[in-house]
Amino acid sequence: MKYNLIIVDDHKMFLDGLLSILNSKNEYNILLTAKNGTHIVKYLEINPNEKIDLIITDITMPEMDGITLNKIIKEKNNNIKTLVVSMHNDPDMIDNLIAHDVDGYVPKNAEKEEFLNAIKTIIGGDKYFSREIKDIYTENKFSKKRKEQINLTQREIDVITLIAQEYTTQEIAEELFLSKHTIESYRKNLIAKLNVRNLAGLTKYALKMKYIKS
Amino acid sequence: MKYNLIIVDDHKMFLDGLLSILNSKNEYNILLTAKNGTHIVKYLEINPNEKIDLIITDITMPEMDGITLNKIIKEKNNNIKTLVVSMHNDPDMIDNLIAHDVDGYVPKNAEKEEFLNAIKTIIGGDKYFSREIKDIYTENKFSKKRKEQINLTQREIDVITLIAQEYTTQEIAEELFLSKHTIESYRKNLIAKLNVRNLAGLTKYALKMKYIKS
DNA sequence: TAAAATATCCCTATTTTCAGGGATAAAAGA
DNA sequence: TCTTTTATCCCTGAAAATAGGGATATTTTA
Repeated sequence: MKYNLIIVDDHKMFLDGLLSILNSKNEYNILLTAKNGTHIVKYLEINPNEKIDLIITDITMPEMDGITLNKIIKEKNNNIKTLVVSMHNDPDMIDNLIAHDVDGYVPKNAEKEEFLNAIKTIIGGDKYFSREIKDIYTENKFSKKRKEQINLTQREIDVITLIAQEYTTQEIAEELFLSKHTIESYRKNLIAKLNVRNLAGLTKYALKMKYIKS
Repeated sequence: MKYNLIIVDDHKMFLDGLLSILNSKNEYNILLTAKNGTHIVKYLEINPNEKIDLIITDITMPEMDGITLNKIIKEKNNNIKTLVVSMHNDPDMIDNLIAHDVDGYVPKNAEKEEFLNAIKTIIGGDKYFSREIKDIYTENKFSKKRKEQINLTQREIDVITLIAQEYTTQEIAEELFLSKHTIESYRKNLIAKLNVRNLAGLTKYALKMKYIKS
């Protein structure tokens, strides 16, 4: 009795690499591979009763991202385990994944042994998160800097977004119909809140949080 | 007589995928694989006379990025061809790569046939850029918004990198052992050259060009 | 309902950035 | 060889950002 796996990833080479190591073991049966989540969703709808043990998915993919896909999978059939594989390891994103109840996360630059280990662990009913990911997560949770849980208000987001778009304080004030003093206060608070030194830091934060496009 | 290849990529699975398809052809001999550029640089220094036909490299890697690596390779031995493989496809970055005289570029989500085709083409003496990359490039070149070819000097890159790392002009001057007036000139020139308005614009550019991380 | 957070505004003083001029020597390219 | 680019430095003045210190009204939340 083999375990049934589905793999979703738009990187062909990665897919091939993964397939070759999974095929070298004979306990895994690859039901399906796909370039994006929409195919998988359709497959699940057409085959609602098929036994699927694990879906391995990337995060950044065309058409449907891995987080949305994961959500849909868990809604449709909570018995299906999910392993996320990605090159992103932003603490907030890891938070997000855990909140979405994924069963594991392995960075794409992991060794193949780790992939096999992760798959085995998850199918066995446990969760698997790479050492690296755990470290980032706990570091983030327990670091002093993080204690002031960063939550920007909508207004703060408005301001930092315009800052990152190269508006001056005066221009932002005009754009938002506020006093320039108000914007100065926001800038000041943002610098303190985000623990950065200047505009460059604010800009980087805005980019990281995707308030603005590249 | 086989062709000698070197592959630099920190994604193990990708590396494995690539190795397996290259090994299935018997005209390629993989001299070396590495997780980052520094190993390759050392290898080239130790073996200056070895015949190396092609180095395949990622862009974002720990320790040394692919663009810097490419530059060093071409300086050391201009006979070595380089194929860049990446998931990034920003027009300015493509420009940057072409300016650095890489011999080809293939996105990481390409089919394996395309990789083989690219390798063959480049070793044959031609350049190979994916359709997708060419489209982005020409679209960019011929679009109304098209900017003049931007080429930063190493010093300019030094300065913009530190700016994006939240250093003030004074601090950059100290870091680079230059007058603060010099740094002011650089900042001014950078703003004019890159057609941005302020530090935020410079920071975004530095990020886009991957002079700094995240 | 009381406390906390949010949104708004104001002030002073200092530092930094930005825009606009320059200059000179060395290196690279035509 | 001549021209252009690069790297370095200088100056002024205005604008903007940064670092402090505040205040007040409203909204949320505990």
